[in-house]
Amino acid sequence: MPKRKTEKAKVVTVASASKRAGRAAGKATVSSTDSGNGSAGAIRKRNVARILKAAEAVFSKDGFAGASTAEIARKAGVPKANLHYYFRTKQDLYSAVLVEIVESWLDALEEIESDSDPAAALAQYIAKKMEAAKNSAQPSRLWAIEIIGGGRHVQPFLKGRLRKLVEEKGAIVQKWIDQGKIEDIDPPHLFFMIWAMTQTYADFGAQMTAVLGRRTLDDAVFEDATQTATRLILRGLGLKSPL
Amino acid sequence: MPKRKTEKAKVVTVASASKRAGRAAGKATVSSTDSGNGSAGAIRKRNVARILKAAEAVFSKDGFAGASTAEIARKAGVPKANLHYYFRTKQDLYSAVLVEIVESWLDALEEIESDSDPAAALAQYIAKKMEAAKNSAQPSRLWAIEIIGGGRHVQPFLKGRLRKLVEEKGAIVQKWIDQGKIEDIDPPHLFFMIWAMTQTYADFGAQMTAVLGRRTLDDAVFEDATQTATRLILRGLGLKSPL
DNA sequence: AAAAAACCTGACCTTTTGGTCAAAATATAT
DNA sequence: ATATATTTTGACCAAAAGGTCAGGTTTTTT
Repeated sequence: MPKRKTEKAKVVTVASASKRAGRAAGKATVSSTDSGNGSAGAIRKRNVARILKAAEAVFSKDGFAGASTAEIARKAGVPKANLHYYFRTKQDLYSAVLVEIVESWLDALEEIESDSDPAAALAQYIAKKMEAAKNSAQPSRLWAIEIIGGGRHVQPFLKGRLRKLVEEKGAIVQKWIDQGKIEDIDPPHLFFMIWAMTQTYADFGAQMTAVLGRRTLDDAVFEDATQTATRLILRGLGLKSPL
Repeated sequence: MPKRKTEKAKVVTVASASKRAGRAAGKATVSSTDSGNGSAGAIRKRNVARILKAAEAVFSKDGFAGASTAEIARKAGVPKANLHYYFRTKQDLYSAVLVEIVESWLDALEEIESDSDPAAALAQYIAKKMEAAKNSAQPSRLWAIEIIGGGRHVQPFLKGRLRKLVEEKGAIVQKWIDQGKIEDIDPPHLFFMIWAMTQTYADFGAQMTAVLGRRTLDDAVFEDATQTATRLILRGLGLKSPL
């Protein structure tokens, strides 16, 4: 690994990376339609997708340091050199994976929008997040590893879009409080708690299966989890649990 | 690294490792008092402690794969070869660190014992766990990384002592439910939620500081967190929050 | 059909890393 | 004091890892 003089890795953030892949820089946008399939850039799109998918899996296992480009390449079914053709460095690949996760991240929070009924909105949000924990356990774990490690690669996102979103949604919660619709609570902490209660079922699944004596966390467990979380939050806010 | 043929690491569990350090096996227990200081074995004890402390810090940063024995040795202030004198392999050292964490782990759960008042007991437990998240953030993060990675090294602990403990304490919670003292809830999930709500302040601290626009999570934040968690749980169970 | 662009890949290089070793230094027991 | 056990450490090794590169193949464009 030639370009690694000091310990300090140059920390490529999600903002700065993610373009400029391939020997030639980011392949000017496809002319005309660009429907995702078709002719130009099709090979690239397909291979990039395969590599990203493999990378997500491998990074999820042991984080950035634990993953090897060789293993990712093997899993993606391409020679290592080909992987490095699309993603110059391991860092670039890692950032690209995080970008994908981050994007899908925001949809969920966006959901709680509006001045709809607090109980319904919160229940909906919890259900969505729990669903994500079940169906996107791997990205969730990768995200967790990144944050536990300090979240260096996603710092701009955290301090930017996410923070702003939390402020927005927090304002809505505060309005509910002011209107006497829910009990008093610190809005950001409410979000932290909901995130924790849902993501724990992805991140700490291994601990739960062991404790519960199950081989996997099946749908029934997730239903119990959703119900438990919903009850605690809604009742905790002085609302009636819809059940 | 000579002894690494296949990818499959031999997974030394906490049960199997942790003794047999040093060139000569586990140094027969010190005769007489063994007060921790004194003459015989003093050097060993001191150095082992230093190395373990350094190892905990380094492993916490990037998990097993991300840590290097060289860095741990540097941080501990001993030559790398000396580290390998006390801990034959990186795995041994990792397991030893986990053992230490695991031991301190159980105390907290042990706390919720008894047929005392549910509200008081739970509030106490949450406070204790949150305190641990604040004061033992590093071990908490290391534990999280281990579990996210599948918890291979602590499998016996999870399926053994922890599972049994959860069963015991779960029975107490169930009794509370049966006696009509608290609302109906799935006991294991209640524990999962409490663990999640408290540990998230250690594991996801980086995300919170960014979102909150703070530089660190200070005492005030932890007070808010404790209050929020306590309220949600107690009210969620139909209890009066003690505030 | 020819030129240009994009893609593919085996071989290779350098740094890092976990681990070993043998000889020296220090501590402990007799 | 002498012998024995423990501790210390610089030098060294082989495997693995990230990354490069030149030359070949395929695809796209003109």
